[in-house]
Amino acid sequence: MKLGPKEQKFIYHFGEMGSKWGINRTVGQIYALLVLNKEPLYADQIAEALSISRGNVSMGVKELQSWRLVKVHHKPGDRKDYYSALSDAWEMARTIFEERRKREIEPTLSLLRDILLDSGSAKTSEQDAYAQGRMTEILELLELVTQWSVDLQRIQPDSLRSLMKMGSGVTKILEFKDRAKGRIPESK
Amino acid sequence: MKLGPKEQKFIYHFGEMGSKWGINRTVGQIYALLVLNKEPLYADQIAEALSISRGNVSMGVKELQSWRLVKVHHKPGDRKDYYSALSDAWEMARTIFEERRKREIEPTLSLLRDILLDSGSAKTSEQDAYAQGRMTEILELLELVTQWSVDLQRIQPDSLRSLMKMGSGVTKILEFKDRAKGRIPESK
DNA sequence: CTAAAGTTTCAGAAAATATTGAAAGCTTAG
DNA sequence: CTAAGCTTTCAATATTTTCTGAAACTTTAG
Repeated sequence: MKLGPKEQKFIYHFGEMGSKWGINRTVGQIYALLVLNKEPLYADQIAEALSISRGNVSMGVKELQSWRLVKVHHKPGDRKDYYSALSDAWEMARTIFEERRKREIEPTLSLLRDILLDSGSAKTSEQDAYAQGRMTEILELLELVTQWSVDLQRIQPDSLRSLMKMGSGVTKILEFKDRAKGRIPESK
Repeated sequence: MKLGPKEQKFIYHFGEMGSKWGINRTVGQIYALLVLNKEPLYADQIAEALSISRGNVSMGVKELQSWRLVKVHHKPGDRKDYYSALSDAWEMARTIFEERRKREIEPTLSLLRDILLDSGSAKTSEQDAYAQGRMTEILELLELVTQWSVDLQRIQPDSLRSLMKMGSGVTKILEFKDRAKGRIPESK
């Protein structure tokens, strides 16, 4: 694994970002390395390229697999595990987006549902009522966002790309909807 | 600051989530506390409610201010700083989204632009070419996402809510667009 | 079955991060 | 101007997270 200066920079950067992204430095570096390599790599190559221990690679790869960002391959007549990253940027983004939703939003959603279930009790003070109001508001927003992101996942990358390119132009669709009040608009 | 069991739970949870969200436990707790309190709180109240040191509160609040999630108030004839959180869930979400984009995407964007600027050099191997291809692909995606998120920020919360409620129905707008262009209609 | 070639686990060491609390710094009423 | 009443800073300490490397484990060729 000989790395050019650009690859080095990219890998180093992903390491740095790792912490901000909630994964750790090593995991970020391993991922970057795999993204840049067309050919799958096996554990020792990764360890060598990044100067980290064999055990650390094992941990990191496991973590990346739990994110569904890295897959294992086998070559006939070879017992090693070869690892590679998803190779399409859209698929990468989609996967990261989905996993983050699961890890960052879902737990809060469950908690809020739980807390607000027995909303009959304990609203003794004005304060309590306010607090529960805020929690309810947050719960509703998170539910909406979750549903939306599930919906977005269904859209084909190509359509998504066009949609994004439209930018805030999409609001025009809302105008149609409002104007039509139930009937389907015909003219563009 | 007497906290009910629900408030406790919520605050504790935000502390836990803090690490996953790239802020720390204390900062998460302070934020949760402020979100739930209608009235702004001053540093000592926060320290007491959460059993943390005065200095820690200062750090945490500063961090939250840098996220634009917390504001300071002053009461006439009172020298204390009173802190409060944004009180609208949509505004909260918008702010968090925007700040995260700045912290998590922008740096990578800059780096990739930098790296790929002198794309004339050093594509010696097949590997190098592949690596740079991947970087370019990622750069393009990030640019698109960034632009899109800037566009979304411009949309009014009300419109955004309607838009999200439509879910994958928005793709219909693409059909309009395509048809208008004289392309093959995509109707189901 | 055994040895070779690999992977995973995990306890301890190292590194990074968060927290405290005392001291230094501001700000303003008087 | 200065002292009271706050806030901020920061060095030391505590806590948490990450990393290593050796041992345990797994798989398969022969």
